[in-house]
Order: sequence, then structure tokens, then C-alpha cells
Amino acid sequence: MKEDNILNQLKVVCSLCSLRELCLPIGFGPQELEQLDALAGSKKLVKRGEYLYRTGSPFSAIYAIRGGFFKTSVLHEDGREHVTGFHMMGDIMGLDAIGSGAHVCDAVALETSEICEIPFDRLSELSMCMPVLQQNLHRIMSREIAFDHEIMLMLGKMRAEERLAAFLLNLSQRFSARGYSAASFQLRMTREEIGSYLGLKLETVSRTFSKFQDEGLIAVQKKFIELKDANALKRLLGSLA
Amino acid sequence: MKEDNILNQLKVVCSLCSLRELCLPIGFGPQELEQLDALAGSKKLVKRGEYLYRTGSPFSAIYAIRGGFFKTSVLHEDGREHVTGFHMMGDIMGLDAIGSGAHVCDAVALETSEICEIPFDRLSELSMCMPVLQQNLHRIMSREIAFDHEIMLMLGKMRAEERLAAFLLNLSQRFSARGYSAASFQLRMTREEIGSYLGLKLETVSRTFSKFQDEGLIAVQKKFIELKDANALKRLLGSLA
DNA sequence: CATGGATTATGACTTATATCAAATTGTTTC
DNA sequence: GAAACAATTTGATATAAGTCATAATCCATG
Repeated sequence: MKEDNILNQLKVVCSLCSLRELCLPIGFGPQELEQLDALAGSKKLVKRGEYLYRTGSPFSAIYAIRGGFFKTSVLHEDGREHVTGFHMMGDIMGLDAIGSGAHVCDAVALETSEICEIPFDRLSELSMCMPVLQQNLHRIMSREIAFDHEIMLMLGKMRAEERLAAFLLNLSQRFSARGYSAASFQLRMTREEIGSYLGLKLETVSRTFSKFQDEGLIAVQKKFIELKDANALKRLLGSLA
Repeated sequence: MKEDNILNQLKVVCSLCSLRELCLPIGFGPQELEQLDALAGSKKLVKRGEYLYRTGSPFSAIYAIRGGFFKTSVLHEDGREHVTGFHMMGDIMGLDAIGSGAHVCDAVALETSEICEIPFDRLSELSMCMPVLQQNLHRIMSREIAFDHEIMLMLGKMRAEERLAAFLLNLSQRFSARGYSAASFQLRMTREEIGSYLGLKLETVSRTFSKFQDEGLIAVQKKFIELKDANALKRLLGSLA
């Protein structure tokens, strides 16, 4: 029972590893495993459509996704909403709230999901005596910054086709890294949410999907996507003026 | 001399405080001040046009700007460049490189600038025994993530006029927070760089400046900007459909 | 399992911004 | 201080994506 508990905590810490790295308990000794108990991340189920947190709600924990799918979005005073990200198993959410002490975006489950709540003060405390944990936290935050810069490039410089190609390839790569097929997957978000993320209107997303299908790059059946020619998508990304 | 050295280190740590918080040595005792010596950030002068670091160069330190002005930009394989940020006194650069071990953007001085190099391994080490330092580092990274999400909203959802208004108001607020005038300032970047940052072409930036001037919102004389009606700019941001 | 609301696809048309071009002004540099 | 180059402004035109509208399809709930 105790063992099992420690193992659960380990999984939590594992999700604090980078996306691409394997989640092995390297660097943790028996006494450190003991300390991991302090993290005591409680598991929570968030049903489809429910909010994990909302803009303005007080920040106390970050969240590791054990399974399921989320979107995060910021909203402008005039009501406009912009989807800032889609998040899946192993991703950490809520890091953008550390600085202000309150959440600065909404997090909604796009399908019923299981998350692990990690109280941030305990994580901070523990990371003081666990260099590996601290390092992972820094890496995760740093990578989020770097990734956001990529998205800024996409939003600022790319055409609709390029954005959608980048989006599909990114999803494919992330599913693949989690052991799912890189070539076909189920979208969990609507065309409107994709559009919001990519800075496009839903009609443009729909039209571009159709165009890709006509050109034999992908097969679309509503939410089910099959990448028929991933290389062509990659070429589209690199070369298109 | 020794005293002076410690004071210098303090300033470095101070720049690790949040943008809006005052940089007082609260929370640091005498022995902690001693430890700050370990940070030994070496000062460097970067002349206008010079690179502080380039994409791909190995990551070993983060940089606190003591004075001057920088832009950071990511470049796409096909040569397209996107400016991801403008940075001034007190800002920290290079945090996006922690995760990958190599820099993921270029940092160029837009005017001759003085920076303080903070070796990241030493900072990590020191933050293990200085909770305040660790906290500040987390806050800075978190705020960068939150700010990037605001920019994503801007790039994804706003019209040219709103983008430029948001840009001018942000600059104004940051100059103001550093003790400079909020109402008038010198731009250190070209119209093209502003455009790259905002996802617009330089012609659109120029035209929008002219429009704002015609409407009495600002006065433009090449690089010198005067905000004549900041409230109108703010209104433009919130309401414009 | 039928009904109503949400989502998606597609067409016709509009518009904001990009593109191309030329003149003007500012800034290095020899 | 003049020549050469870089940056800015402004106009005319092109175009990618937005808007509006309609039909088809999906799917959630009583």
C-alpha cells in the first residue's frame, strides 16, 4: 500500500519530466522516494466540458494530465476568446499562474480526463532538496516558453495552409510520443477551436481540410484524421512562400 | 571593494525580481549576501547590432539587461524571421534555452547595451538554498509564459490598429515602470521589426502610425513617439470589433 | 428513436492587409 | 560634407482570409 503510494507519486514526478524523455526514476534514492510522498498529488476526474480552473481563480497547484484532453484559452475584455493550447497525457498545466498567484486562462476538459493536482508550495519545497526535480521543473517551463515562440512565429508569419499543416504534424508527433499512431488520430476539438488556436475562422479550417484531402495529403472524416503524406505536409511548411 | 561587489551581485538578483516589484534585498541575510558572490555575474557590453547569442549556440547562462535594448527572434527554415520580443533594462533573456541546452532564438542589441551574464548552473545551485531566489526565478518564467499567451491572443485575434495600440501601451507601461516617461519615448526598433513582432508588414505599421496621428491619438516623428490620448488607445483595444 | 441544437461543408461576396512601386527623408561612411 | 545606403511614407492594386448564407450532417437528450 505504502509502496503503491510512492509509485503513484513517482508517476506524478514522471509527468514532470520532459515530453520526450522517458519517465524513469533515475536519480531518486530510497530516502528521496520517501520525500516524494510529500507531493501527495490528489487525483481528480474532470468531465467533458468542465473547467479545471478559470481565469482569476486563486493559484495553488499545477496539474499533470494522466489521461484525457484539455484546451486552455485566454479571453479578451470584449469577449473574444483565444485558444492558447491543447494538452494531453503527460502535459503540465497551470504554470502561467505562478507569477501572478491567480490563473490567467481557462482550462476546459475536451473529454473526460484524469488529472493529478500538485500543490505548488510543496513542489517548490521538495525541489529545494531534489535537484532533479528542480531541473525538470525548469526544463518544462523553459520548453513551454520556447514552444510559445514557435506558435508566435506561426501566428505572425504563416499562411492558413502552413498553420494547419504545422498543427496536424504537431498533434501527430505528440500522439506518437505517447505510443499512439502518428498517422491517424481522432481530433478532440471542434473546427472553431482549431481556428481559434491557429488564428483562423472555422470556415477556413474546414476549407483547408477539404483542400488537403483533395490533394491526397490527408483523409478527413469529421473528427477522424489520417495523414496520407506527412512529408508533403512537412514540405508545405518549409517552402511555401 | 568587497562591499561593492556584493552590491553588484545584489543588483543582479534584483533583476531577477519581477518587472513590477521593487528590487529591495528583502529576505537576504548577511550570509546569504555572501553566497550571492557565487553568482559572480560578469558584466558585458554588447554593441548595437551585435548578437548576445544565436540560435543553436550552447546554453550556459541567462542574461539580465542592465541597460540598453534588445530584440529576440526565431527564424524559420525558409528564412522568414519573426521577432518574439523586445527587451529592456531589468528583463531576463535566455530562459527559453534551459530546456534544450541550446539557444532557440537570436538576441541582437538594438542599441549598445550592458548585460550581466548569470551562469545558470550556479544560479540553480544557489537557488537550492535560497527560497526567495528560486521563487523569483519561477515567477519570471511563469510571467513570460503568461505574457506570451497575451501576444498569441494579439496575433491570433486582433486587427492591425489594435495590435499597434497594444504595442504602444505595453512599451509605455514598461518605460514608465522603469522611471521613464509613459507619454513619450524613443523607439529603438525599425517599422519592419515592429511589423515582424506584430505579424504585420512595415507598410501597415507606417500607415497605422499615420492614421493614429491624423486622429490625434499620437504624435510621430520618425522614432520619437508621443502618446497624446492613451485612453483612446486603450478604448481602441477593448472595443473595436 | 425522434427532435433540436451544434457542428461541418461549401458557395458567393467583401474586406483588411499584403504587394508593388516611387518619392522622401534619415543615417553612415569615406 | 557628399555619396551611398537604409528607413519611412504614401499610393495603386492584388489577394488571402473573413463574412454571410444555406444545406447537410452529427450527436445529445428526453
